[in-house]
Amino acid sequence: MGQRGRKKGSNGEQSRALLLSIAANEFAENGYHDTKVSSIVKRAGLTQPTFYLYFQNKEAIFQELVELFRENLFSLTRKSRLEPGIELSSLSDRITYGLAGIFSFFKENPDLTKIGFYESAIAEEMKRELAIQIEENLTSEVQNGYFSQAIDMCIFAESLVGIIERLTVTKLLPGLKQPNRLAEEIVDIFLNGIINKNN
Amino acid sequence: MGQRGRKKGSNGEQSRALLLSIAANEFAENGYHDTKVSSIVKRAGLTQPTFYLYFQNKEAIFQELVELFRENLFSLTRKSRLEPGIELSSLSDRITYGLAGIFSFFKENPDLTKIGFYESAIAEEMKRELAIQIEENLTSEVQNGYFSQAIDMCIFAESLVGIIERLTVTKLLPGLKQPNRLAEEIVDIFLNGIINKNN
Amino acid sequence: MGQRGRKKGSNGEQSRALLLSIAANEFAENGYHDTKVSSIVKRAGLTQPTFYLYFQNKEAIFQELVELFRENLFSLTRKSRLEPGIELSSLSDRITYGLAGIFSFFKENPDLTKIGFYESAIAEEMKRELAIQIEENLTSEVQNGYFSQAIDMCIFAESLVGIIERLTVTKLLPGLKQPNRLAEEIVDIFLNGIINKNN
Amino acid sequence: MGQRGRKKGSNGEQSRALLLSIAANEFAENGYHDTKVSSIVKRAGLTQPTFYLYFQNKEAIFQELVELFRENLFSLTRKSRLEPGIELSSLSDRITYGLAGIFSFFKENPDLTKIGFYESAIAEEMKRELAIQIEENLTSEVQNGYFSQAIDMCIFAESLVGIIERLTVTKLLPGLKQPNRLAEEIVDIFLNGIINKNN
DNA sequence: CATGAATGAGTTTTCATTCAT
DNA sequence: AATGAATGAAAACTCATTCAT
Repeated sequence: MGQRGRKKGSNGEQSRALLLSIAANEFAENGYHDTKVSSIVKRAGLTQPTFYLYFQNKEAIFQELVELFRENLFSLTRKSRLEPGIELSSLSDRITYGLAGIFSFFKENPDLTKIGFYESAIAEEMKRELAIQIEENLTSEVQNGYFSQAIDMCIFAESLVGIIERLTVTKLLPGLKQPNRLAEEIVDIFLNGIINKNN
Repeated sequence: MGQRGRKKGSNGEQSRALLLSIAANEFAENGYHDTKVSSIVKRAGLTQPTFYLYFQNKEAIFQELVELFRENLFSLTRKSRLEPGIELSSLSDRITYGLAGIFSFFKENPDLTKIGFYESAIAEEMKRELAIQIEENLTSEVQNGYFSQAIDMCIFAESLVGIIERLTVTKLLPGLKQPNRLAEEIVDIFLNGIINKNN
Repeated sequence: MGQRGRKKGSNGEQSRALLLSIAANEFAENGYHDTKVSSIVKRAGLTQPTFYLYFQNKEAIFQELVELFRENLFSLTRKSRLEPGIELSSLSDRITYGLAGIFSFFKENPDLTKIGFYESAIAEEMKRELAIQIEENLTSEVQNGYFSQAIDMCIFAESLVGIIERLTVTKLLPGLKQPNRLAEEIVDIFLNGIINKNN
Repeated sequence: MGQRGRKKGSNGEQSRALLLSIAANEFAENGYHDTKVSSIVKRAGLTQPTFYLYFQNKEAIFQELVELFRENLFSLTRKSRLEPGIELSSLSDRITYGLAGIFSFFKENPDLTKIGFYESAIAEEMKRELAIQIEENLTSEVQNGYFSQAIDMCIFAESLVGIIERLTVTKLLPGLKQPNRLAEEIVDIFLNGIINKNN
């Protein structure tokens, strides 16, 4: 019996994690206001006071989830910015790779993604941060002259974020497209435009 | 009897319209849940029972605003789809023109736009409808072979919606870009891609 | 029927006043914490939301009562300080009169008195203010040399407040002594001491 | 067996005493309702179940403190009542001595004093008991005719309690006056009155 | 002797909504 | 066309208290 270790349910961390994950799901499905603390704890098989044992209040658990999303997302984008001065062919690959990474993260954390990217008051801020990251990554990685003169990099970055956002909701999360494929298609459109140049 | 003859529709319609426009602003600024009926009527200089004289409930006035947005938006996109079989140069103009029309509408109706495009539970649905419209418009207007083979029109349309959405929030509504200019830049990026082909 | 006037219960001021007076009684009997908003409204034949129609919260109605007490009390003590430079015999009368005024007010407002003098967090402050008023009144009214050299007026004033406080609870509010009589006895003790000088 | 022999009463009694003294301080500072069991145990470096190991509940620990105050106080006042039939000069001294004793006890036990004399629902009762004690002491100690005829001993005793109470809060506990000095001043005022008889 | 984990029972507060006039 | 007054229903949150170990 000695080797059995801790009894299930007697572990506070477990309860906390359970609440956190259920809350993520509730917030993702119903939004902040329509998610009741009572529903979260009910699904967890716990009671309301227990909730307040682990989280200061409803706002706090929500913010914790938002923060989780932000940190994960930005650790991803930070990793993407490496080795400046890169060749044409591999740049396209690099962007694809970066996008695929983001999409994979979104796919694996759909609740967190919905919360941080679509539900929170700072979703806007989050997207703007992402756009800035993207802009910086591109600017630092890419040789001058690689992109068309006319391109306003800021507009471009924001557009890319818009595309990510939209395709995440419409294609990725419903399971219609895989992260890699989605990334490739975006890069294809974006780098080359949609006009058939052979025409 | 002459003295009884109120100007028809005068006061009632006025109050209703007032409530509607204040509500639009409140919903746009604070979202559905954080907008209180009490604040709406206070700003209107009216009382709560009066609110219920004109609207069945809070949900109803919100939906009315959403509907207003939807109708305006889709009357715009419907108008855009005309005269199939179009020349290269003017197609680009046509798309630009269509986008500029949408942006102009957004710019003139920022509250409605925020509600219909960013706040409502059916914002998603709204964007999907818009994407479908765009897809249809392009498909019907454009000669086969005009676009690259590889392009998934659905992906393209959704992407365009994402770009519209994002640039509306970050550039248009803050007044950083004018509708026409924004439309041009999008078309430029999208049709030609971002790579400098002269390189 | 026209002359009947307002129907009972349709008057908000009436409800507010009712709540205020019931609250005073509840606070006086049970103290702040053991007084529930629910009991107040129940006794008033109203519901909880109505309470919040008239008072911001439980704390606010309590403070309003405290303030009511304070204002009444200090308008009394301010009135007492008149016509400086006064003769021996009438000074004693003056003090008696002032005390009797305070006691009368306490007797007529027992709930308010209990709240402001015995229950509130600022009861201490209130008593200190009263002591200061008393000290000032005496100092300003009385010729030098009238009081014994040795008397520390501050100690004296605080003592008087202590006596007022205690006799209010033990004699006045239970109805064992009338305001006038109580005032006389205090003055008698205080001015002359308790030792029989004829002995 | 030698190794099992904990020092008797060592840890348990220590924890109990610690809780008791912290509780006294918390109750004194914040009052009964605003003192939380959780804060007491936190300050003690213990947990809530431990609290219930030593005290039946929150009410019980509070009552224990009240009782502690009561017993100490009344053992003091009982000691004061000795040797009836006493001379003029030494009576005054005796009263001064008794008061000084009380003040000393208060000064050395400020938390207990605040609880027993100012916080508890039975603070009233406590003061009344004290007044009775004082009345009895005086009545039994003093020759007939020593006090003025007019003096109602009950009023006098209550007044004295009021003075003690007030000066304890305003002068003694803040450290503005020492027990002995305070006692002397009270006796001086009380026995002789405040009027300058030489005037 | 002590605790990690949990809860029963309440309390304040809010808000959309309605009744009677 | 409008309102003064009121409420039903629910939500977040708190705290003393206990169980199992």
